[in-house]
Amino acid sequence: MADYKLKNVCDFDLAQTLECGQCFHFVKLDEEDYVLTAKGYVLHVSQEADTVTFYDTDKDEYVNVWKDYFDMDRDYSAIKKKLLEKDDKLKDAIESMWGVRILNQDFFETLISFIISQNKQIPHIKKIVADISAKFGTYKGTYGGADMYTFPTLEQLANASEEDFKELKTGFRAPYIMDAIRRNMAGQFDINELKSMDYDSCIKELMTIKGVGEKVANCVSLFGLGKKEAFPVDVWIKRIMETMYFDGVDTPKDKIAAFAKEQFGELGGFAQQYLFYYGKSIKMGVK
DNA sequence: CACCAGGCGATCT
DNA sequence: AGATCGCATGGT
Repeated sequence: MADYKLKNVCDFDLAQTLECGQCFHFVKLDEEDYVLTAKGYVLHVSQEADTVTFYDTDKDEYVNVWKDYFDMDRDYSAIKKKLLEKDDKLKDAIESMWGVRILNQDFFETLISFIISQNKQIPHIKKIVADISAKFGTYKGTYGGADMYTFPTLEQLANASEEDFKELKTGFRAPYIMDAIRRNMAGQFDINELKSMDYDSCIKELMTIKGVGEKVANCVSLFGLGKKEAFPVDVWIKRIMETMYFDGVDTPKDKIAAFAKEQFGELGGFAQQYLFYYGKSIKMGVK
């Protein structure tokens, strides 16, 4: 199959978009050159200036899968402009992380991945997601020495047990993962229904899953259900927001979330991701 | 050795 | 409501 080249791309940087912490299932082959899996597909993709190359990809696959995944139809210039008009404190974060787009990821993979993420560092999360995929998912090829497997479907996890996940080093999260799998298998979560639900109801619904609290529910809503007003408050965002908006004073997470809602409104998710990636890159607020 | 990691649930007051 | 702890595992 031929390669598909997307030209004149703006407000998009492949490395920033993948490395900003919103997704875990990819391997870096070289600078601006990655292989990733999502939605049951594998993709080798690279970028040079404003041209993005989707290897062995036809136009239909780009249009039907990757265009939405990379959120290419959204006007990020307008988003940045609105955010900066409202709050010029975001200037450094937006200028530094100008090429981040919020990926539209698969709900189930996002749910399991962020349940795993609690009290873990990103490299560990990536390893566990890759290991779960290697054990239960579908082999899609080897790229630069990395065997790539899709994240398992519910069907592929039909016989998975808590023991399996403990062997995969998920520790105390294993029962949480099982609860999420069982409840999805029981058909308790209709993705279209969750997507059409208002933000507050959606968070509340997700939090009925064991191991899903405010933070994980917000990540799943933002990255897996398209709710761009979600503003996940983790240890980094807490430090960053305290430094930028609370005079460095220790502030409860719910107060930070309430402030963010007031300040960024429906653009909360975009502000959060620029701030998270930028603040983390300069270790803002770390003693 | 201690302490922390894209937190959460249980158990206090 | 709000604060504190334990939790598996791996890294500094």
